[in-house]
Amino acid sequence: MAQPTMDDVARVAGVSRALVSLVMREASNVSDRRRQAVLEAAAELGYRPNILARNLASRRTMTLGVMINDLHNPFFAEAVDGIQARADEAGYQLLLATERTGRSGQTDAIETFLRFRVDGLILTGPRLPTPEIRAAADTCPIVLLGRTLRIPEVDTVNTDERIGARLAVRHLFDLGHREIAHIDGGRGAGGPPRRAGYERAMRELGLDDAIRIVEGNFTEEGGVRGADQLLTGGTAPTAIFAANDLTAVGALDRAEDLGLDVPGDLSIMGYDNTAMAAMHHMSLTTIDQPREEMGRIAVDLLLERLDDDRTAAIRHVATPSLVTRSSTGPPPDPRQLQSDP
Amino acid sequence: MAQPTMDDVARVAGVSRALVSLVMREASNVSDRRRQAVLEAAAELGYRPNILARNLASRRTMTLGVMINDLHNPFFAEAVDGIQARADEAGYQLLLATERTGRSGQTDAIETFLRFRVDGLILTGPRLPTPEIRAAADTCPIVLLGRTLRIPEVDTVNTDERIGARLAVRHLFDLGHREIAHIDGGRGAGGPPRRAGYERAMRELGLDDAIRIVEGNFTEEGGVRGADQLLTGGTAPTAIFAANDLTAVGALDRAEDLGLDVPGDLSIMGYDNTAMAAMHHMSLTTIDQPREEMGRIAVDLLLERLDDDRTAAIRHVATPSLVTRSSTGPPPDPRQLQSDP
DNA sequence: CCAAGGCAATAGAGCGCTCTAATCGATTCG
DNA sequence: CGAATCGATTAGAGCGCTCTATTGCCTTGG
Repeated sequence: MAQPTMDDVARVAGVSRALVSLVMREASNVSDRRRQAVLEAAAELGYRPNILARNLASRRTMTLGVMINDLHNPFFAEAVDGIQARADEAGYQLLLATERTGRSGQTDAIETFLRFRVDGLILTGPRLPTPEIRAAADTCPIVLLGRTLRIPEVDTVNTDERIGARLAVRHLFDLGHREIAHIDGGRGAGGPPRRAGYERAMRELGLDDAIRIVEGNFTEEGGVRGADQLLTGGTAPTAIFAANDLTAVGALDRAEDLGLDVPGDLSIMGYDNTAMAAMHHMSLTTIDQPREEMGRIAVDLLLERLDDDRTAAIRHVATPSLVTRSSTGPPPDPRQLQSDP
Repeated sequence: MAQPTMDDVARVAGVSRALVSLVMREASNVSDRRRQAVLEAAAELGYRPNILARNLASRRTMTLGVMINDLHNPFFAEAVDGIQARADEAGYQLLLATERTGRSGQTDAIETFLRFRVDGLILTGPRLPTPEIRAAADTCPIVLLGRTLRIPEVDTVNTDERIGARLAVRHLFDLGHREIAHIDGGRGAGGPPRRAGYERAMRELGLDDAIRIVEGNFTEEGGVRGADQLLTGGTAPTAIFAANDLTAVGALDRAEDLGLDVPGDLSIMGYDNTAMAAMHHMSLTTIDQPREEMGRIAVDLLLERLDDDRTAAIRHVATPSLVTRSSTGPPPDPRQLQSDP
């Protein structure tokens, strides 16, 4: 199991270790003859460069750390797709970890990454406290994806959640809805701005009095509870704007259990345009975020700090868009609405 | 940005580098006085061990490579949860990658892992050719999860897919179904054994003549097509056993589009018990695999090879179980069935 | 014909850590 | 009281690579 080293290759090829190193790094000024000799020797021995040694010596790891908030949330999986693609192109490796990696509590994920001397860090929707992020930021460049943070040391990539929320409200308004309620995302990343966007959009439309928010938590169960609250007590809204797709699915469940037809009796909107929303069986109207693109941009921002040594923070804000499916439609006939008290 | 090294800490603490090393590795025979001095110096300087140097010197990385077949498939996410948990306990780090990591085509994921000198490798549901896996296996221990491979160098962790398939068929049989069709998984990992299990179970029940298989591919779309084939041409089955949950969802869609009530007119079963199946709105009867446990076991197998230097291959086969939800029920009244010619 | 220049190849000093063997006091014991 | 013992500490040789400076060698031009 003892693996061959560069010295072994050098010996077999009859050259110096330095020359082998040059060949491995694909340096330009090596004669074809020697290069061949080295490559053949390497192949013969089954030589495999030791990345650790290389990184130690070069003080560059060509590796980016990616912290995934939640492996189960398709939003992150798709953002990682973009990160992966761009990192590949740029010749960077990825180290993935979930927020709870590392020996339970002792060493958190960020610390682990820094010990590995990653060249840069992408944190997707991290729940981490600001001081911790700031502390890490003076060791290596950091990009936040899906969370805002106004400190100069880190770049951020987001969509404008308020615009997204407004798109949702407008869509429902245009269909004729006036009683539009919101099941929010609590304090989770994206929750507050989506809620704020909802409120603002309602006011813009003169629907101040119809503003109605119940608490959610970005889970299906939260959607079930929120919908229950909205639909069983007093006057029910004609449309529900949920903070994310999962919440919308929960609301959908509850609505159907209550015998309501969606979108006949009630329109429901999600947010994120996850694969789930696209499933024919769900067919959720929702707000799309260009996740892959956001992932790519996050890598680009890192590379700019790394290669072009930019130091000013950049806040990239992508534009969300409406995806219309079949969970929304015109509100029911007003007569039916009133006949319920 | 120049990070402090062990020598810096040693200087500040007034001890040798070797002693700092001992403290960092939590060695036992260091006096409390010195230990304190070292820890204080380290804290003061903001010292952070360089894992690369450590790994290089110790020839152990305490890192396991995990190749994830598909980041979007919840099955793998949950298996990784188990792997993560167990690795944490054992003090191992995880390096995750998807099968298509690495500079496009040049260096595949496995090679990358080996260059990083991971101590062990877990491949979840890999589509990789056998020779490649075998080649990697003589460099470091390998465990396959969710795929069988009968070569002595690698351990495997699976569920007995045939038993799982039989559970599904029996469940439907017990409900009264006789016309039970199968939408298979093609050549994807798990596809063939599930199909074989279906066939065998049908025979055991004397339903040889009712065996009916259409092709699928583990996707929703495959489910839609498969269901279409089964439900629109000639005599329709009363129950469909789909190769996985996604396929089942597709079948569900198609069935509902055709105006069939599930489970009133048609029962549908999935496989995997993904979070999707559990969603209230879907509520799919399905076969559960203990994914987290499988993940933990995979790590254990690796550790046995690493620490107890076991060399004989182990094939762990977990037991699948039936999860009954509301997509299955008794077949419709026979009279209705016949009235369709 | 010789100095200057250019290119290919190499020597050798690290990178920051681990780990074996050696050292050094302080005890213990015959 | 000197030898043996033992725990705490240290010296120093790597781990496998990169990278700067340097060495040769060959071409070129004056």
